[in-house]
Amino acid sequence: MDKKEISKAVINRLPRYYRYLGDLLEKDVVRISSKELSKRMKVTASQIRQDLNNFGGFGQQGYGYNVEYLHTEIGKILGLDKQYNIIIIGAGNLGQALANYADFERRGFIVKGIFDVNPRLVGLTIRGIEIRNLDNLEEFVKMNQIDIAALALPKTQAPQVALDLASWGIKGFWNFAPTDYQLPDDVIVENVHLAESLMKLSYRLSEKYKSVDN
Amino acid sequence: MDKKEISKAVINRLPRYYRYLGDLLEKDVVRISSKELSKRMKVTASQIRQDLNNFGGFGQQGYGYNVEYLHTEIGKILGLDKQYNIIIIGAGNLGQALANYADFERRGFIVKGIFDVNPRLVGLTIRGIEIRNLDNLEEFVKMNQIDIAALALPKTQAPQVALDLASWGIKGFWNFAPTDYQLPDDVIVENVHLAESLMKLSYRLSEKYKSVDN
DNA sequence: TAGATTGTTAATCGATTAACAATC
DNA sequence: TAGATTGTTAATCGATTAACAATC
Repeated sequence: MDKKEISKAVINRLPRYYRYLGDLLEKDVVRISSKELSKRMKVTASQIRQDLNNFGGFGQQGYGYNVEYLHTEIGKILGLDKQYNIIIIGAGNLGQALANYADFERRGFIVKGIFDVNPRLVGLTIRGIEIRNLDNLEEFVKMNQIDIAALALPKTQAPQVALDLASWGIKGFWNFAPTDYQLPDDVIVENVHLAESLMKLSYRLSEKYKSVDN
Repeated sequence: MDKKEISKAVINRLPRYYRYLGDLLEKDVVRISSKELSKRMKVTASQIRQDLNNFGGFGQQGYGYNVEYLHTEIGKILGLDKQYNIIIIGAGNLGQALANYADFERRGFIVKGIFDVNPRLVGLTIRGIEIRNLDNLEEFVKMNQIDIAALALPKTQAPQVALDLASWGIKGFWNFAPTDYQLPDDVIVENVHLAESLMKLSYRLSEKYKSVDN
């Protein structure tokens, strides 16, 4: 009954295809071949075709791919045709930045609540959404159908809050805290480790200066 | 003269090793075996040993690895023993969040300047750093030794600013704008694509609901 | 039809895991 | 010394690229 599992490498590339197709769509490009797309994206045409054929035949021999159709289909694959209710835990700078990122809303990710322990922040509103006390989190989660919790709080607090949220039924975590979690297998955690990203940059920069040539 | 190139997969894992070793260090753990570390990190012990041996023999047979030593060495590999001067382009929510992220400073990433086009923001200070007008960017970059530009500005403006910065000699880019760049080969770009990260999460969530089992 | 380009199989390349001799 | 664990080679696995028949 199971389709063959899609590899993580493929999934990682899908959002980038989606972005490029969106850009093409804005430029009113109607069709594109894997060859032309490969040139723009700097990947091989072969990889594009292989990737897409994990999900079905979206193209047409001799023609290529219809940009709008392919964009829509990849959107569906990515689950962007659905809506997701999000809560943001931690109303510090990063939490606020996430709350203010209106673009997410456009893609169907709706910020339902923002929580913090800091009494100075509680009661303030961001884009019309009130910052609530973390004490009210359990009640809020149980009263609302929340799909995703964005964790933008210190790593000291993050693991316990995540554990609580999981026990209250939240299945999706968008994690910004520099820590990993011990959560049930059916819970999905997507990590954004900013510090690790910056370290990768510093690695590559320092490598560069190490080498004599270049 | 060149050492064999380190694969990207290995580099991607180094910051995570570094984080785990830092955590162990805080807990005053003196030594750790690849087996024990593999259990905590949920990777194979074999992979840990292979990864580390790209850079040298940091362990000792029968003993394992000295946590502090390994932490320091991986830090050096990642270039964290050096200082980097950063400028942040875009003082919106995300730019401000980055500017306020004091933790970077602790790791040797020094925020030297913040720039924006918005006259309402220009003149304000974040952690003692004045937000400057983007018009002054060229002069500032030429007067200061800047290693990294964090791009936290709209994708409409990002490519041109990046091109300018590269022409003024900036080699490292930490990119938060949802776009790719056409920059000289010796320029290094590390991307943080938040929207793409969120799409990966929605993919996995919607996959989950698709499957009957689970 | 002729040309273009996909979908897909086969070949290659690279990364991960297993195994074990070396050695602390 | 005996036990533990690394460093490293070999085996396996998976992902990418190349090639080409199918077909629009």
